[in-house]
Amino acid sequence: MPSTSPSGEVPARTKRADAVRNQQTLLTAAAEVFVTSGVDAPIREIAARAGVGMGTIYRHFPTRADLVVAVYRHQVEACAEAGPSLLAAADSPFAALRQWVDLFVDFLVTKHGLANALQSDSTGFEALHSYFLDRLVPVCAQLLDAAVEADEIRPGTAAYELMRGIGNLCVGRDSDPRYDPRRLVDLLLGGLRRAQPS
Amino acid sequence: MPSTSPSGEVPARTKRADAVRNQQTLLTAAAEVFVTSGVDAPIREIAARAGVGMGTIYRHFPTRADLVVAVYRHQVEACAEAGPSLLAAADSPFAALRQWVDLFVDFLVTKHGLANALQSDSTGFEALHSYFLDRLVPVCAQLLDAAVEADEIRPGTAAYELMRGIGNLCVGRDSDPRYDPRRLVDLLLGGLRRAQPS
DNA sequence: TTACGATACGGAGCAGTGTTCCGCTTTGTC
DNA sequence: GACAAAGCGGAACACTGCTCCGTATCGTAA
Repeated sequence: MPSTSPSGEVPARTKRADAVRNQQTLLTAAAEVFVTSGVDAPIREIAARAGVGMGTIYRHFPTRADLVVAVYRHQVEACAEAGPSLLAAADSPFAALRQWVDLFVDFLVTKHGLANALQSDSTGFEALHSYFLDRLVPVCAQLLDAAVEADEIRPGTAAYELMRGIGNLCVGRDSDPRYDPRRLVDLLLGGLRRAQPS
Repeated sequence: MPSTSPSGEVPARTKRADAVRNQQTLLTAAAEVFVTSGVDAPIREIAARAGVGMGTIYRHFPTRADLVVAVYRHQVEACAEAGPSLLAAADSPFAALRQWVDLFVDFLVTKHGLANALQSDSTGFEALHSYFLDRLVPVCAQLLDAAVEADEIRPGTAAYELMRGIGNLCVGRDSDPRYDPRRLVDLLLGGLRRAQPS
């Protein structure tokens, strides 16, 4: 029986373990599906990927917007945490930056989908956007600084500017095989590199 | 038999009268439905409103984008032509302006839907947008000038600025009953009026 | 005016998707 | 171990986009 708090307020029931697990599974599954099929991917596809029933999705995320927002937060967090660990694990700071940007581009699919999913709630969107900036700009800056420090790239590029540039490259990626944002992002990153000594 | 042109090029078959009629009917019906149900309205609804079968819509406008673009052009033209005639028919230039803006707001539904319908073709969108500006800014300017001339409104408001302001008021009108753009547009128009002599 | 082929029309039917609902399973607690 | 509550899965329903083809209509040439 759930313990009643002394103040008499409604007891916060502990969530069942399987529910928590499923929620996590769904978040990562949805993120993957968003990348391959866009944020408008059929619910069935996400459910299948996560290995759960559709009812489960609707219980955790009643509307598509709920799901997209949850994935968004999840991704921001994952991206933020990935920065330092990539830096520690990769061969070089620039390699870490490259890998991080790859994650970031995946994440942008969700971010851009968010605008559509939240059409009728622009204030909520603003809040999520500034959360995104506060959390990720410092991480990106750290990666850039490290690469500069290691003399792999030229100094003088701000994290915000780079992220915004990448973000802009990734708009309008709607099933047009002639436009592959990732190629251009790679070019952009190449442009950062310090000119090789001849 | 269709006459063959002297140059031997493929003869331009004269379109059947009912086909032409249906195309016109469809354009006006679609415009009306777009206003009430948005540009994502079911094809069935548009077909029903126009009193034609769905096959007819798909023959004239194979994709939704085709239909939206056609309605868009049709609306720009109608809006442009409505300016002078409203000015001639209305009680006063300001009344004409008000009626014209009402048409314009209807039209904006299509215009904003266009951005979604043409996601993968931003150059095509640019072209349609400048066509829109070239055609309508002068009409709006004429209405404004006339109202200034009649001493109904204060001078100093540019047509482009007014139109853009109205356009911005009309974004995000997605089934949120708390936000009615038309109310705000009316307020804006009220703001133009010359202060009544006390 | 009539007859005939080309053109256009209507809408039934198929396929895919969102959403609900309820019988069954798992979990936590006593 | 037993029981109630919480959670799960997926069949079933509703709605939509889109195709296809039998039928109706139009324009033309005799």
